Amino acid sequence: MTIRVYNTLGGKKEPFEPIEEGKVRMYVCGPTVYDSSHIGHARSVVVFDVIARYLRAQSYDVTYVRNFTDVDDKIINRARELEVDSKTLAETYIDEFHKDMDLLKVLRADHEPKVTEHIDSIIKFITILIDRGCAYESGGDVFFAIDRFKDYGKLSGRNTEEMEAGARVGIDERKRNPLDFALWKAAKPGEPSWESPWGVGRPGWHIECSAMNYVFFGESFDIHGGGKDLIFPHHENEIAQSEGAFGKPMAKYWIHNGFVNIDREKMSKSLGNFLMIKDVLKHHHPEVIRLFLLSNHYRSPIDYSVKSMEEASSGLDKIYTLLERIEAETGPDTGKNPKGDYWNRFEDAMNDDFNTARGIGVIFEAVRNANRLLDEAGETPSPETLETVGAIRSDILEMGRILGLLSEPPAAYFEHRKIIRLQQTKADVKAIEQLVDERTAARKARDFQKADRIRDQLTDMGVTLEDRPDGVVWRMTK
RNA sequence: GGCGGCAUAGCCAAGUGGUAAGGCAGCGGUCUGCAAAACCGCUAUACACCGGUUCGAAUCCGGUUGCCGCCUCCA
Repeated sequence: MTIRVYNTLGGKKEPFEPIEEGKVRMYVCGPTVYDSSHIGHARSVVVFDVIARYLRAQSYDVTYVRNFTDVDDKIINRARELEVDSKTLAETYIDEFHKDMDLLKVLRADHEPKVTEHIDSIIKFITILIDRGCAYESGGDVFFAIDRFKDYGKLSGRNTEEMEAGARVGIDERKRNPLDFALWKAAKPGEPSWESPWGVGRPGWHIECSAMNYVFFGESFDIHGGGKDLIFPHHENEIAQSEGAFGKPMAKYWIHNGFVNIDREKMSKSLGNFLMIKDVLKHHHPEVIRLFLLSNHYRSPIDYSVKSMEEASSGLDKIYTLLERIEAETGPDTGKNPKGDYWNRFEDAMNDDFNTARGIGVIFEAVRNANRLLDEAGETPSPETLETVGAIRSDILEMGRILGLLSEPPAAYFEHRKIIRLQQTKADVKAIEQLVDERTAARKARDFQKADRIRDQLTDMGVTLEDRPDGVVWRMTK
């Protein structure tokens, strides 16, 4: 079964066949580190994390590179505002990015190059472009000459004549064509800068990716990813640079993820509704965030709201509740079960352009089926039932591994979730446990009125009770 | 203005021409002292609208309407 991937270049799904059999070279545009990472960064990073995990599970030898843009106007401006140097600022946010993404259980990329570590490669790359007549120096700046790359616009489906006619393009006298873009910018006083054949300066934005993926992958590689907004101009310009330099296709598959909206609105500076990962993590278990982000197809927009997060939370609880139930019967998963039918259906979903939404549907079906088998089995399930249920659990966990979900033992998950809720509501654990004990005593004495009164009180405190055969369990209500 | 995307039940959402996965919410039932959890049942008989292709379309084609994104170094 082959994987089919939607390729932005060409605009349709294609069979996935890496350039070199069995190997996948994947480059994803990482953040410009001038501020905390927001939920939109999380989506991009989680989506490509899942793609990398899945390709590895399909026995591909994946090399995953994700860069940090650590020199840029925004970083310089922000550093100036905060009166720190831009290197310090960038490093602060790189550390924060790692912290956020580690909490979100994102696996580290194999290489995380920074622009400032690859200035030499960038200068060499620009030199190649100048030598090939694709770029020109103008007063200490170097620009890419759009007219020298006839395929310009092939990724985003734009044509240059219409764009030149567009009112949005500003006139810059140093440029031969208004659409030409900067490869190298002459330094202004106080800015970070490096020596170059064109004087002191710093790289433009687009060139870093072309140069760095050349360093790791050479002239062509398999997957280039990023947010949809990067299609134009960023990725269009990367293609112009890399293909202009080498005359070979840059990346075979271009994959772009959709945006996260907040209450149906785009995150924007003017609305001031940027939602930072660290803030979402205060309210939600990391896997709730992942489940939410993966519950829509990666190319569709997804809407963040209190309600959608609560739904994701309910869903995750449901899965962990089953895992806990099975564990109580059979102990933890042995990891020895072969992959079953649910896994196969999950693979079908993932093979269809990484359709995690469909894959999650398979998980829920598996959960329902396992619950049903256990319900039907009654008090003492037969060994056969337990074996079947155990096999279903193995599939569920296997699917979870691809999505970066269900990685905690159920008890730890519920504890983790409880802690997050308690921090939010500032509820007093001791008080809760005391009330729970009082209610248990009342129930034992068959004083149900008192027991129910206490339970109502706990409900008001955001606590849900479950009276199980083996004792009372309390949880924080979503 | 140019390019692109989307429109599926109360809400979210998958759907690769053959009569609609899954989740959340709701209602009824089983279980329970009562609940909770779980399960079962019910909730789309015009898949935005209008045409067309086809034996057959949510799925393909054309058009209409409505939303949205990119074209501003925003994932």
